[in-house]
Formats: sequence, C-alpha cells, structure tokens
Amino acid sequence: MRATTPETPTKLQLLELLAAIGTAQWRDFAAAAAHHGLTSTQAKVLAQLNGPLPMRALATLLVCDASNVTGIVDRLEARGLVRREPDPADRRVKNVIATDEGRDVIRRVREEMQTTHGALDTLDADDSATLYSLLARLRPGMEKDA
Amino acid sequence: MRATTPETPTKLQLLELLAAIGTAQWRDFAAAAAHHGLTSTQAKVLAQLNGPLPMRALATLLVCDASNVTGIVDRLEARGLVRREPDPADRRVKNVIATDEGRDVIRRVREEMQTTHGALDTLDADDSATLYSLLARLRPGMEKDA
DNA sequence: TTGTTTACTTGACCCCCTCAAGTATCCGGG
DNA sequence: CCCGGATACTTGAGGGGGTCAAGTAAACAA
Repeated sequence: MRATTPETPTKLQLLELLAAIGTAQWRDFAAAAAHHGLTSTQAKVLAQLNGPLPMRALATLLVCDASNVTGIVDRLEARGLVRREPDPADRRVKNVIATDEGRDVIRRVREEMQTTHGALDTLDADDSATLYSLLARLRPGMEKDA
Repeated sequence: MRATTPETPTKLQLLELLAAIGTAQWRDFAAAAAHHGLTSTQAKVLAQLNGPLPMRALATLLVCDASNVTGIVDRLEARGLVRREPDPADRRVKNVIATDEGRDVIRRVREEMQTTHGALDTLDADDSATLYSLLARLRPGMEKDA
C-alpha cells in the first residue's frame, strides 16, 4: 500500500464519482439557465444551435421524439430566443436558428456556471491536460449506442 | 508544440467534454432503469436507499421540493420496490426503505450500465487511478452551493 | 401516377417539478 | 401545562418534458 499513488479504485467507485460530478455539473448548468428563465432542456437546445438546424436533427441530437422538440422550440420561439425558417431546399423541413438574443443568453449561461468554472480552476495546466486526455479516450466508448 | 503531451485544453473544451460524458452516462443509466420499468428519477431514489431514509432527507439529497418526493415514493411503493415506515422516535417522520426486490432491481440497473462499464474497461489500472484522483480533487468544489 | 418514406404538428397521457396551503407533530418559553 | 413557532409530510394546481398514435404536407421512387 503506497501512499503517493492512490490505490486502484474499483469500477463502482469510479462510476459513482463520475456520476456525482456529472450530477453536480448538470445542477450548475440548470441553475445558470434558471437565472435567465430557461429550463435546462431549453438551454441545452439553445446550446446546440451554432447554425441553422432542422427540427429532426435537433431531435436526433437530444435523443428524443420529434414531437417533443416541437414544444420546446415553441416555447423558445415565444421568448424570441429562436426562430423557425423554412428550408429552401426541402419544404418539409423547418430550420431552427438562434436569434441574437438567444446566442447572447446561452453565452451568458455558459459563463455563469461558476461552480464548474471554479472547480476546474483548481487544476493546473498539466492536470487539465491529463484529465482532458483521459476523458477524451473515454468519450467514444460512452457515446456508442451498444 | 509537442506531440506526446496533449496541448493544454481550454476550459471550454474541458467543460464540453465533461458535459458530453456526463450526458452519455446519464443516458446509459436511464436506459438501464427503463429496462426495469423505472424512470431515471425513480432509479436515482432507489440508489440512495442503503438504509432507512426520511422523506425529507431524500428531498435534500435530490435537491428538490419535499412534495416531489411524495409522488416518486408513491409510485415506487405501488410497485413494491420501497415501503414507508413510521419513525419510532418522531411521529412526523416516515422512513423510506428499499424492499428486497427494490435492492435487487437497483443492483441490476447498476450492472446493466454496459456502455459505461465498457468505456471504463478501456482504462488500465494506472489510468483509472489517475482519473479517479483528478475527479476526486474536482468533486468537493463541484458540490459546493456557491 | 401511385405508393412509400420523411418532416413536422397535434392531442392524449404520464412523470417530474415547484409553489401554496393544510394537517400532524415536536419543541422551547412562559 | 400550554401556546406559538418550527418541522415533516401530503394534497392540489399548474407547467415543462417525454412518449406514442395519428394526421398533413412534401419528397421520392417505381
């Protein structure tokens, strides 16, 4: 039992820790969104809109039913954070576009995740790079469907 | 620009990566819970019940209103996964206890998070230990309220 | 042209969540 | 002892999030 190197954690411990951090970050995100009168789902949609995106693509990204997106975008549109535009190439498609205000709001939400920012600031450059590299290796396996 | 050590990631990149992994793990958890006819919230409650827990304590752990817990426990109780017991020391309090079946179901849900298990299996013991240590350092800062 | 597939919306239905109000109980000060 | 204030839980109203089934419009292929 060495003291300098942590014991190898069990998979369950790692699982639990990962879940705890994921939950904490989600709460931070939700709180920042709430500051601007948004639910976390609405903020998540706004966060995807770097460019025009068909409703269907949005549903795929969120891994949810298309009918669900209709309602979410309805509410965002009612607040003027987003607008629907007919797709010139396919008249079935409606592209969702963030308005200037929408882009502004989501930018502020990201900035206001103070808890997460603060926690990440406790890591120095080397630790950040190490963490990033480890998580980047985890990511592809996590996003597979199987 | 060295190739052997990854560049220092920006905080936004790290943020995004952390969010992606958190989301993926949450989806894996929700899918495993759904296999057993549970919503992810129901499974999360079940996961807290290592011993008897007052409704109020559960609400605090979930960071939600107490009235919310009433409904969730109602549904779990209707499925026989949980039961309410009056607290002998304080008659206002109802302790929630997982039934044998409830404990069994949540154990299986954890086992069936195959995507997450598979991804974690790609890390060797050293990497696991490093990741665990970095995340453990992040955790206290993430769970603060500020 | 006709039939199939795709994009989106609507409506029904459930769960999650909060807030406000109500009941039962505990507890501390007169 | 009793009374007022806190605490634990439940109920009901109201809204967002989620699914499924059904319907419309448009694209597409035979």
